[in-house]
Formats: sequence, C-alpha cells, structure tokens
Amino acid sequence: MKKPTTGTPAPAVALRRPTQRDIAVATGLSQTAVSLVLNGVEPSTVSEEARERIRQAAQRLGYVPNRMARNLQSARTRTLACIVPDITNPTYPALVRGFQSTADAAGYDTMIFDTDGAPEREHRALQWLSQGHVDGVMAVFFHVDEAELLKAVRGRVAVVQMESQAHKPSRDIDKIYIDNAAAAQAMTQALIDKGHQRIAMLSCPLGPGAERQRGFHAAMQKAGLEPCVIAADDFTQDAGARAMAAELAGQFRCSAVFAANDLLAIGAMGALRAAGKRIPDDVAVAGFDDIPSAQLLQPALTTVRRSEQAIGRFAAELLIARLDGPDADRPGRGFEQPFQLVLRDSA
Amino acid sequence: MKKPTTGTPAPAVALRRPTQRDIAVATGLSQTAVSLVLNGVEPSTVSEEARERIRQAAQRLGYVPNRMARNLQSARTRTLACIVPDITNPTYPALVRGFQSTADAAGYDTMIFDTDGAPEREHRALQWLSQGHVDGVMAVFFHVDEAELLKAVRGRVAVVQMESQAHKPSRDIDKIYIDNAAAAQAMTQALIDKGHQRIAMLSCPLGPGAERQRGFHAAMQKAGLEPCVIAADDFTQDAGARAMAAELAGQFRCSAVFAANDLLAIGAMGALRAAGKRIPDDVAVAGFDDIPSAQLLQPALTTVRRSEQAIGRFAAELLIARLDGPDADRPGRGFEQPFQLVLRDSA
DNA sequence: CTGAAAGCGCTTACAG
DNA sequence: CTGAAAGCGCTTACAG
Repeated sequence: MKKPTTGTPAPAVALRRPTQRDIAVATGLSQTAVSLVLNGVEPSTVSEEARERIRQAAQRLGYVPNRMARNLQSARTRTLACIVPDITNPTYPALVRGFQSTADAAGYDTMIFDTDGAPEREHRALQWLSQGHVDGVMAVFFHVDEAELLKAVRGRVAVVQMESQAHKPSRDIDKIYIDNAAAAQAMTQALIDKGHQRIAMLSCPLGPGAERQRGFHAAMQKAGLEPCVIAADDFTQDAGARAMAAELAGQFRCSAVFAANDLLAIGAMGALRAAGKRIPDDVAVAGFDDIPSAQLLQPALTTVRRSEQAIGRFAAELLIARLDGPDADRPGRGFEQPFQLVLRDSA
Repeated sequence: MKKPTTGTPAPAVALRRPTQRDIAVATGLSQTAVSLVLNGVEPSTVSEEARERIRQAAQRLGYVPNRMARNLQSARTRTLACIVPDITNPTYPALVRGFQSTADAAGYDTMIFDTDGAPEREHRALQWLSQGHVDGVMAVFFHVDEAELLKAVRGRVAVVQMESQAHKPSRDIDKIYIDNAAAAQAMTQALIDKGHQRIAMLSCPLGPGAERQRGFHAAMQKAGLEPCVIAADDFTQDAGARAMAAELAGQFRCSAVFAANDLLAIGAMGALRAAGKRIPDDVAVAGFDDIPSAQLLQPALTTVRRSEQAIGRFAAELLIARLDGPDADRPGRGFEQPFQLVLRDSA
C-alpha cells in the first residue's frame, strides 16, 4: 500500500502488566487483601486505611484485572455473544443492536461472531462457545442443529436460538422464531390478490429459506397455481442478481418474483432492469426482512417486517434472566414473534 | 411476548466439562502427557500407544480445552478484534468482512465490539482490550485517543488504528487512513464545478467529521464562497433527517447539501422530499462512504468511495505479520489509502 | 519414554 | 482485621 511513514523504534519487550501481587508488594499487604478490596467484597474486612492504600497503588500502577485468570476461577465472564450468519446483511446488525442495548444496561459486554453461514465457520463458532468465553449466546445458525449446540455448550452457556419455525421446545434452551411459512404464505396470497398468476419464488434453501418456500407453495397450491422456484446459492444481493439473470436468459414468464429476503430482491431488481423489465409494471417484486434500504428503493420494496431490534432486546432479556435472575433452571421455551406485511410500490 | 411453549425441566446442575486431568485418570497416564499429546508437541516423547489411548479418551469424554486456562498460561488467544462505532452503519460490516476473511485464513477468530461511538462504551472496549481477550485489534474510535489506547494495551496487543487523517506515526501501532480533508475538498469542488454557489455541509463533529468539514471549508474558501454548516448529532439517517428538517424550517437557501456520510445524506434526502424539494433539481445531495444503498437510491447518490473490504483485509494482514510474522518489532507506520469520487445522479 | 512440580493471575474458604 | 493456602485448567521446564 502507499506512503508508509515510519515512527521511532518499538520497545524491545512488552511491559508486564501489573498484577495483584505487585500491588501487594507495593503496599506491604497481602494479595488476598488486594483482591478483596479491588472487588469491593462486602462487608469489607479490610481497614479503611488499607483499602485506600490499595486503591491508590492500583491506580498508580495502572492495574487492570486479568480476565482470563478471573474467569478461570469464577467461570463467569459477564460477556454475551451474538452469532450471526452475515453481518453485512442489515437485518443482523439491527438484531445485534437491540441485543446490545439490553446487555449493556445489565452490565454485560457483547461480542459478535460472524459465521458467513458456512458449516465450517459455524462449527468454529461452536467450538469457540464451548471454550468458556461467554456466559450466554444468541445464535442464528443455518447448519448447526440443536443437538450439536447442546453438546457444545453442555449446560455451561445460556442459549437463545433464533429459529425459522416453531420447533418443539427444548429442555435447555429458549427459542425465538416467527412463523416464516405463514408470513411467506400471506405475502404470496397478497400477490395473488393483486392478480398475479405466475409467481416465482427466488430463494436459497439455507436457514429460513425452506420455511418461506413452504409457505409460498402452500399459497400457490391453495390458489391452484403452478409454483416456480428460482434457486440462489446465498442470501446476498449478488446471488439474487446472478440467479435472476440466469433465469431471464431462459424462458422467464412470471409476472411477480417473491424473494426470500430483501437482498435477493434487490439483486433481482437489478437483473430485471438490466433485462429491460419495468418494476412493477412488467414484473412485481417482493422481499422479506424490511431492511433499511427497502423503503429507499425506487420503487420502494414490498416486504415482510419483524422487529429485529425488539427481538434482539428480548433475546438479551431472556439470557440475563437466566444468568442473573430467577430463570436459572426454567425449562426452555419457544417464543413466537409477530410479523407484518409491508406493501409498497414494487408489487 | 406471545405463545410461550414449555419443554421438560432443565437439569438441576450443569455438567462439569472434562479436563485433562479427567483424561489422565481415565487412561492411567499423567496430565502432562495428556497436554503434550493433545497439543501435538513435537517431537513427541509419548509412545504411540499412549497417544492413541489419550486421543480416544479425549474423544469419548468430549474434551474441549479451556481457553481461559490456556490463555492464562500462554498469553496468546489466536483471536483478533474489530472495534467499530456502529455496526448498523453498512460501512463497518464491509470493513469487518474484509478483516475477517484474512484473519480466518490465518487461523484467527474475529470478534466484533460495537461502541456506539459513545465515550463510555469506547472506554469499556479499551478495558476489554486490556484484559487479554485478544492478540490484536483493528480499532475505529471517535473519542479515545492514541495515548489512552497505548496505555490500555501496554504493548500486549497488536494494534491497527483507523484514523481520519495522517497523524504522525506512532512508535507502537500502525495506522490506516484516507485523506478525508482532500476527499471532502474534491467533492466540494465537484459541486462547485457543477455551478453550485450556496453549498451546505451536513456533518457531525465526531470521528472523520472534523476532517471532512475542513476539506469542505478549504474548497469553499478557495472559490470565494460562503460555507454553511448544518450540525447533526450523530452519523445516522435519523440524525440527518432531523438536522435537515430543522434547517428547512428556517431559511434554507442552498442548492446543494454535502453530507459527511451516506446515512446522513439519505436522511437529508428524506427531509428534503418531505419539504417538497426535488433532488437534484432543487437541491443536489452528495454523501461519503458509498454504502451499498447509495447506488440503489433514486436518484443514485453521489458519494466518495474507498475500499472497505480491502482496508479490512490489509488491517488484518498488518496484525498477523506482527503476531506471527517478521514484523513483531517493526516500528509503527501510517498507511494512506486511496479514495475515489463516485458521481451519480443526486448531484 | 514418562510424571512430579511450578506457575500463569486470580477467588474464596479458612485459620489466625 | 489480616494473610497463608488451595485451587481454577492449563503449559512447560525439569528430573527421573
């Protein structure tokens, strides 16, 4: 890369971080006393004078507790994690944001782990989870199933799993889901009600894709219409554009495209335009997620909304209630969240 | 929330995770041998037969090393962090994506820490950094300065800082930046070249905002024009809409608005439309970042692009070269990255 | 070839 | 009121 500029040489060795022992030596008190005072253990058995000396020395030396050591001892980290498939898909940052605001208020740090929706990276996330970095996790997996997740955490990590459908409740973990099939069915029905007969679903079989396709097929079957499915290999704008372009190169005859998420829909819109199709006049397009861009598009995108922020907040509440609150041993539950059709100009 | 469903009761106690000691007991070998074998220490001093027994027992018991313990000992985590101000601003996920792809290839996990651009949360990130969770970090701070950062990490964590301008090189850390002032000046000049005389900058003084304003002022002054600044209190779409609406309620007379980032620009566009202004005919709008939505807007947004993905990848390379490679003691450097004006229909 | 031992930096009974 | 001691689960010299 260009224009590297150089500073003065780095120190040969890193400074050793001060420990409780250093403070003990500096104050002439015991390391035990240092630990007690710095952790504010009540009722304090250390004299006010000693406490003050310890605090001052800690300040002066720039003491910061080593979390690895603390966690090793206490097996608590006061950190929560969000495991998501794709941080560049705006629906997940929204989820994380809601989660984080609640976690933050309860004194928990939030870490984000992006799996790319890839099996191998999801398993790395699992391994990471099993290593004791966090007390709780909100997880969105495309490949890992509940059994693997349970095996990895072994009851040592509180878990809320975001699911694509109402699974049977788990013994140990909470689940949050929307009824993806019903939502997709409702959207498909809305397109049918507008007079569309030939409707294609642009979808990816991963994650919530399967349930959304199920709802699409149900609505089409109920209306006696022939369903058409366009397969994308990912939930991204690129994948949507590619799949749509390939379809357009063949004999595409649908008057509406229902994409399994907004990024696919946006990609499809680009490909349709490139092929000279007007939206919605020649082809109507609908999506799923209601990401912020959806309403910025021209025409604005018809889509399905759920409150990601609220879901994120709720997930964090569930975890915190298990960790700090009364829910420690509560059996796992499933929580269904509402969705809402957002009808705009693209369909 | 609705429809909670209940599973069978949770177990009273969490299962204890198996340790090396458990494997030692199970195999009748020493815990030392277990550690040696499972870590594949070469050349192996343990007999092949013993190694096999240990591996089998580890498998059978579902052994997973406790990272806290390992890190406490080795002070290495094979984890890197990205500290960003707002994960819901699409420019940061792109940065993180690039970073992660490189980190992943080198066998490092990537954690993401969102500070919300708030001083208090940035300091929490600093504290978190100082606790030994990661070997290296790519950080974007709005408030924390280099001195605080250096004090927190004390040479124990490799650091790449994303800056808003060419600072003097640091002794210990690498910096990556684009010339924000030059970029803003170029964009302002482009607006002037289009015939605009009354140009407002919609900006937030945080982070790169100051430098971008500087460039704006420089261009205006050079052209002998009167600069106008509209202050937003954040870099979000909402903040942009609020600030623009407030301005429109007064005596707004500019023919162009240059926003300090795309989200502000998008918010401003909404407020302008709500006030009956046509874009670009009545008011031209330009942004900064070239987030994915920018080209989806109608009219598409004129903006400034840099390659976030490439910058993220490069940042990870710098860290890995320090940690695993030959750069361990290399003095800190500054690396300037290119930018590019993207002229679309909004201006 | 194998294991006893020290130590990473903490927390937490426990004994004075 | 205070400190010696054990232990969290590992790694790594070191001694047999």
